[in-house]
Amino acid sequence: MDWIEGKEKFIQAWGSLGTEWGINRTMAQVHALLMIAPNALSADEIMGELKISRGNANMNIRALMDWGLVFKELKPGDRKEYFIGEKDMWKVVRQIIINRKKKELEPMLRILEEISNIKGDCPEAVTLNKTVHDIKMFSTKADSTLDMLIKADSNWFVGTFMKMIK
Amino acid sequence: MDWIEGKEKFIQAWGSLGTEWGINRTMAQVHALLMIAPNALSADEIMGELKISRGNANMNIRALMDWGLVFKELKPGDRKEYFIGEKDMWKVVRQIIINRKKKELEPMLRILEEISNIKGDCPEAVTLNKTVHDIKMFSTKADSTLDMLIKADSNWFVGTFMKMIK
DNA sequence: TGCAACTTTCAGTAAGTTCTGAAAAGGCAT
DNA sequence: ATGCCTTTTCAGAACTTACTGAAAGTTGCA
Repeated sequence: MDWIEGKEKFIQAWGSLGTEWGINRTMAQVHALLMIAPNALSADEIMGELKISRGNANMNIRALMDWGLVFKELKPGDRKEYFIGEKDMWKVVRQIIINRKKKELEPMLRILEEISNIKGDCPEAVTLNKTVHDIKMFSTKADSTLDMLIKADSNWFVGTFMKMIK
Repeated sequence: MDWIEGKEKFIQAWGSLGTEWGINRTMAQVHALLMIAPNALSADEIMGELKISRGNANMNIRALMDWGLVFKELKPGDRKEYFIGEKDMWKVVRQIIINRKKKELEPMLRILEEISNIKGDCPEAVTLNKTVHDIKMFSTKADSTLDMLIKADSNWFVGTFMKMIK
């Protein structure tokens, strides 16, 4: 497989994967393109490469910068902005964990807190209380596990943590 | 807060959370309803409680049974089918992990395998190869970590694993 | 200040997803 | 095998989300 074919497959794949996980297709494709680009690309190059409109490109590049996965790069003597993707895969993974945690886990914890302690001792109230309590326990655990992962560094993850797991 | 208000908030909340994570709103709501229902419910009761159509109820109940989160319960002398939600939260979590892994991680591993070993040594090919290799490493690790979690039992998770993490 | 190069915004449109409701199929008792 | 009750299917409608392209905004330079 030559690299042009590989590049296209990779962008395509990362795009549909993005859809599988609530991230939009274009955002994932722009990210894929920038991860495998050796140099920073301009908005126009991204538009051309992925055949998307200026507005779409702009919005998704901005979203990726919010996620901390893409950075602006200015070239002296050039008014265009260039964009470079984070290449260190551990940093990419961390940013993705951080953002998904924020989107998926934290809202849940907030709501569960609110629903704690339903009054009443009919079976309905008992089941509801137990369910809320159990979910709260698991999500708190998950939350701190992910926090730990976020704080850990790559070597620790690949080495110690994985070895422990065997 | 009384249990009726709690129930509504819970179903509502689990529904929007579902949306946050690529699971559809109704499926999440049906799941919420069945998790907190002390008894099995019929399709008609689910339709009434959530104000959804028969078709919609049927499709989502079926999807939940595929996910292993809801089970059919037949009552003697009654032709209706009743549905009961998995109440053991560790089992719920496991099933969710299993299904999300299947949907999110496994397709990625399959595609990465295909894109391994791009020929060429121009910077483009090198960056692409490195990226694919790094992603593969992380997703393989993630995959086996989740496998381990799936095999582990609840007590182990809550006890040993969490203690280690401190 | 005016102009050219570029970026951002956003209303309208397109694409994708989920839901409805009625019709078809299934299955049980007589 | 007929009628009744229940579940399943599916075409089209409703809703949700993402994209386009043109206009407005910003910036830096002469």
